[in-house]
Amino acid sequence: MTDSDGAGDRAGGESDGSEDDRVEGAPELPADRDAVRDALVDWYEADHREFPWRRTEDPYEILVSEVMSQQTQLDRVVSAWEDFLDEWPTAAALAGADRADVVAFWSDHSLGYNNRAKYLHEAAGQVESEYGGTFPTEPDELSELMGVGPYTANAVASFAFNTGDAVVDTNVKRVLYRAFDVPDDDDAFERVASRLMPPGESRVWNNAIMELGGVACGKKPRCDEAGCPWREWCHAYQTGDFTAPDVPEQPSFEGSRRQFRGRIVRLLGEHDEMELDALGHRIRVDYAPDGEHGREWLRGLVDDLADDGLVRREARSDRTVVRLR
DNA sequence: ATCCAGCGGG
DNA sequence: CCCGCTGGAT
Repeated sequence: MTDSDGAGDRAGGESDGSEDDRVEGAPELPADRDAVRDALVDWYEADHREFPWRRTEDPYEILVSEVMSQQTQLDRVVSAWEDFLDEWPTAAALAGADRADVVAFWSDHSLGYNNRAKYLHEAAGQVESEYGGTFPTEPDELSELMGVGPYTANAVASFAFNTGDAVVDTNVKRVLYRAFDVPDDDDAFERVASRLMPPGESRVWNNAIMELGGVACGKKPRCDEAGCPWREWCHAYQTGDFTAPDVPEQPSFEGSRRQFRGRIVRLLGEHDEMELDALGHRIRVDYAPDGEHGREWLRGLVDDLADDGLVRREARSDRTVVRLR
C-alpha cells in the first residue's frame, strides 16, 4: 500500500499563515507548519486501517475502545469490543451490570488489567449519576471519570466530539522525537504536539498521528513502505538515526504475581465462589498450604485483589471463601 | 523473549 | 509529584 507518489499536496486553503512562527521550546518544528499538517491529514485520509470504533462517534463506545486499546493489540480488541457492546450497549446498561460480570468478561476475553474493567464500570456509573446519563464533552470533565486520565480524556473528546487537544501517547512521542528531534521530556512533547495540531481538528488529527505512529513510525520504522508523509521534514529520515525514547524494561510475566492474580480472577469468573486452598491448588501445581507458596502467599494475593475491589473474602463458619465482587 | 501504555495512589 | 503496578498473547 505504498500509495505511491506525491498525492499533490497543496490543498486549497492556506489562509491564516500568521501564527507565531516558531514553536516555543521546539525550534525543531518546520516553519511551514501548514504543509506538515496537510501532508499528514492527506496521507491519513487517502488510506488507513479500518477499525470499527473509527466509524462511531458515541462517546461510550469510544471510551470502551480506548480503555481496551491501552493494554491489548488492536486486532484482538476488535472482537472484544464488539462482544462488550453487544452485552452492554450503553453506559446505562453497563452501570446497571454487576461488576463481577464485567470483570469476568474482561478476564474471559484476555483483556488484562482487570482493574480497568472495574474503572470502566464505575465510570459508567458516574455518567449516569453525575451527568444524567450524558457524557461530558470536554477533556477536563471527562478526566473526572474513573480510569480516565489526560490521554483517554483527550482521545474521547477528540473522537466523539472533536473537542480534544493533541493526544500524547507513546506512539506520538516516538513520532515527535524522531521527526522533529523533540527532547524526551513530557512537557516538550505536550507543547509541540499541541502546537502542531490544527486547531479544532482533533478528531482527524489524532487519528492521523496515531496511525502514523502505528503503521509508519513504529518501533521499527517503515518510512518508504508506508509512504510516510513527513519524510522531507523528518530529522530521523535525514540522519538515519531512528532511536526512540527509552522503553522501560519489562519484568518477566512468567511466575509473576500478575500471572497469579490473573489466574485467580479467571477461576473466580468460572466458579462463583471458591475456598482458599482449592483456589491455591488450581492456580499452581506446587501449591501446599504450608509450603513456600502456600496459604500465606495466597492470602497476600487475595487481600491485594480485595483492596483493589476486585474480589471479596467471605468468612463462613468453618472456612473462608473468595468470590468476585 | 518481546510486544502492547496509562493510571491511581502513596 | 513521581512511582510502580497492571494481564496477558505471540
